[in-house]
Amino acid sequence: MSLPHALITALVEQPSSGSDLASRFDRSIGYFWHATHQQIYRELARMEEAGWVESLPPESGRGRKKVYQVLPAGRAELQRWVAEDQDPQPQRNEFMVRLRAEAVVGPTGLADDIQRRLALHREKLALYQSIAARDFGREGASRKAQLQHLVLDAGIMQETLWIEFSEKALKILAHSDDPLLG
Amino acid sequence: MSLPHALITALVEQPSSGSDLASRFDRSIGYFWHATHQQIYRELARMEEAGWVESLPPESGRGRKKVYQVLPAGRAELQRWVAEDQDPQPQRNEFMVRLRAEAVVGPTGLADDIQRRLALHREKLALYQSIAARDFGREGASRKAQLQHLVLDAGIMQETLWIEFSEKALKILAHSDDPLLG
DNA sequence: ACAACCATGTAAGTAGTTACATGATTTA
DNA sequence: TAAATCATGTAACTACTTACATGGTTGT
Repeated sequence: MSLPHALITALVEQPSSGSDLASRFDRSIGYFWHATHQQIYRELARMEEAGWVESLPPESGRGRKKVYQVLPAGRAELQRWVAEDQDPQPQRNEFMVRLRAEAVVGPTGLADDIQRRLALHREKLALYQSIAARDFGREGASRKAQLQHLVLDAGIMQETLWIEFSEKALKILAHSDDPLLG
Repeated sequence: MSLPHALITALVEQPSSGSDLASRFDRSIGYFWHATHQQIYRELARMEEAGWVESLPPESGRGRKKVYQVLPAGRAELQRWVAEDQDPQPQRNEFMVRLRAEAVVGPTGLADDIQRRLALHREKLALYQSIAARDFGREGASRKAQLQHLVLDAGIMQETLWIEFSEKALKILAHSDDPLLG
């Protein structure tokens, strides 16, 4: 289970409140592990209960924000989890289910939606590339920076894949749905 | 939500029992939408309740297998769902969370586990490629066959991506964890 | 002071996972 | 006929989603 460990990681990098985490999640880690604010608040409460994190008393935050920081037990748990072997998890991809369904009950007007999705993937790719250029442009980075760059790179590779895949799909649809062609 | 639609798709292709579906899911559609047998039985019961599928009376199956087939309402629902626009869903990838965690609490001995995962990805790629060669070798296939091939192709592209990514990760770890180098 | 927004949270429901149960069929 | 396996299921739990609530802060 990844959410608590993703949160501890974010908190080790920078003690934060729930809402801070929610907005940081929509960048960085959130590219590979999305979470809503409700999940985040609940998980923070659980982890505080478990003694993995503590919230600084609100008076030190001088407002209503509750800033959490990682306790030794939380860091130890993160280290334990990181050292565990994991198998690659089965991927879930709703669009593949839809493609297979379309193959048996189609044709519907799939191409338009693929075009729309293609534009979204191109946007996301451009975003990732601009982040890479901004944050990881230089040479001789630290081990930590290299690994963080690697994760971003996975995002770039994924988006590139879906762009390539969408184009392949459009080509097939253009040919097979055109009454003049095969 | 994809599971019921994945099941209807499989049942349109071939009326089946729950256990048949479970084993077919571990091939084909299951590459992109995994489900346990418990989920499948529950979902079949729900869909029968909803009038989307019906089970042939067990005497016609002459055993304990309950064979389900799709009713018009089920096919209509599948067509409705297929025609809907979907945004690309946020990807969840536990390994990326782990990499980012390792960046802040590492180094641990990540490389061994990546090697192990790499071997699994190579196996899966070989499997997909053999299926592609067996089922989709010929030219001039139907629209349906082309789309089914496309889905398999997505699997091949994904596995290829993770192989490439794993190799990239190993290269970084080999350099940054070697005390003689950077 | 009133409206808009921000940060935190509760509640209810759905999807997915893990562990176990039961009877029927095949195999040793 | 006993053991192993198969097909179908139940139960309990965890993760995630969606809708709503509350009180504090900021802007006008």
